[in-house]
Amino acid sequence: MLSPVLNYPATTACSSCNLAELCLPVDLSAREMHRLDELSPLKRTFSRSDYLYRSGDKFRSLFAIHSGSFKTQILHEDGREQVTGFQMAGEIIGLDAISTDIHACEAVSLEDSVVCELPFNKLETLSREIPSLQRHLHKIMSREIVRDQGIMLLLGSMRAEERLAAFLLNLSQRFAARNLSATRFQLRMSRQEIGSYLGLKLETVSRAFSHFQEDGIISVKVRAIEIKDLAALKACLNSSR
Amino acid sequence: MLSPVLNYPATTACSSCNLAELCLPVDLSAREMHRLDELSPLKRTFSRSDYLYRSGDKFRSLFAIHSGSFKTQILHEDGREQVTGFQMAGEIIGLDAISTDIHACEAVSLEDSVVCELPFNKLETLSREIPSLQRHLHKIMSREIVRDQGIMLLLGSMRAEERLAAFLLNLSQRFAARNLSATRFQLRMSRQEIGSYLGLKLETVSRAFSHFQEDGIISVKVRAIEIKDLAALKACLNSSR
DNA sequence: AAAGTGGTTTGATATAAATCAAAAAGCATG
DNA sequence: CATGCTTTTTGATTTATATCAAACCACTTT
Repeated sequence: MLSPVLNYPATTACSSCNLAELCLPVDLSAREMHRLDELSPLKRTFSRSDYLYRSGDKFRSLFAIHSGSFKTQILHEDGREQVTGFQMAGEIIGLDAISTDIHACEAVSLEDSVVCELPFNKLETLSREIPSLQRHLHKIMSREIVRDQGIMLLLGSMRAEERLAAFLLNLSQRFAARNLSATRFQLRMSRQEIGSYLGLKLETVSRAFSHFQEDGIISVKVRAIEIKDLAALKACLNSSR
Repeated sequence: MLSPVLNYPATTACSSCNLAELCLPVDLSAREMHRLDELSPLKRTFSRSDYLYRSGDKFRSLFAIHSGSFKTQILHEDGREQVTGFQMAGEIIGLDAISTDIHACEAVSLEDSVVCELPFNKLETLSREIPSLQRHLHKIMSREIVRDQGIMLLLGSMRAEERLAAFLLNLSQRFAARNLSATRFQLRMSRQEIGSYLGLKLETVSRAFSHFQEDGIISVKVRAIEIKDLAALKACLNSSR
């Protein structure tokens, strides 16, 4: 028998997807809420390692992650790939494609995931009519720019263990924001994927995990992480070279 | 006697700033062009090392660089700084601040520069009324995201000489797009600033320049660059480890 | 022209992370 | 539950880049 997720219809009208709260948390009047229905977002489901979109695909929609998680990565001619982010529920994905109408990177599901598809031309039309939606869209795009620049700081000026500390603290914060434990969580990505994201080789990532564990800062059982000393982890970040 | 630039009024109505062509190259009807006047952008002038804005400043406006160039950088608590970009004429700066209404990074002039100030609330209002302006604004923001992700690839997976080659090729393209020479130009930034941008120490940048020169790929006289073998420089990029 | 200053180049050495390699641990499959 | 396959860990060694240090150069000030 197929797994529940595989049985789940691949595409359904997104009635249960609370757009206003989850995907687009904007304060709206009842009338504006009603206008949002015009987006008529579709829900789509994905299994681990399914592609949400590929580099080169025509851009039509942004995607709001309803549940599960994804990685985005860009491919270099010579086969090198760089993971540019890990996205989880409530986050919007696909913003890079607006600039050229072609997806610049690819998005791959890290587990069973559900996504709301938001047709971008409808989103633009609506955001001309609903200023708070317009503002929200701008903020989402700007937040992505700030996030990327934070990663540039990480890649450009941090040593291996600082990078991993920053990565774990970022995950911790994002889990906490979803009312999940900030100190115990499962990684959904491999050492190799973490390494690509952090500009390190997978062995270096593994060693950094081991070192944090030796120091009693975290407990690692492969992908099960427990942060035992949040303060110490934060202190790693400020220990410049 | 003061230099012409210092004599120039610090702030004037931007009548000569052809917004439609330079800052916001959008196809507009005559009526829409007229609406754009509502932006009434102000021109401001800057000398080398003047701040356009600082980290923590309240966000009010985007800035279109009319002439000259800037660097943007983020500051880490412990004093480390990361140059996140070098911007030149025609480019828009300040997008990071939209997310929080506070500037996340700071922008510093690298030479005598002139900037058009574009009040963001007016820009939002107008872009609700002029779809092509709205689309243009979205593309500008998305382009910044793509650019940043390209730098993540550079920082995360390229060796020192590849990074410098990518940097020089990027500058070359941008000069060419401005009808300036793609092969002979003056760097406006120091080795230290290039190093910060590329995640390298200044000595490493200097050595990479020297090495390219030894190989006859470029000629370097401190900040005067001549690219002698564009193909060879491009080939560097594909020589992965 | 001399002196001072900040940026750049070059050399010698140290070091963090990559690479190579093998063992160990997880996880799915028959 | 034995088998194979993938991921992770750990160890030994290499290497690219950082660090430290000094000389050099361009530019400004006097």
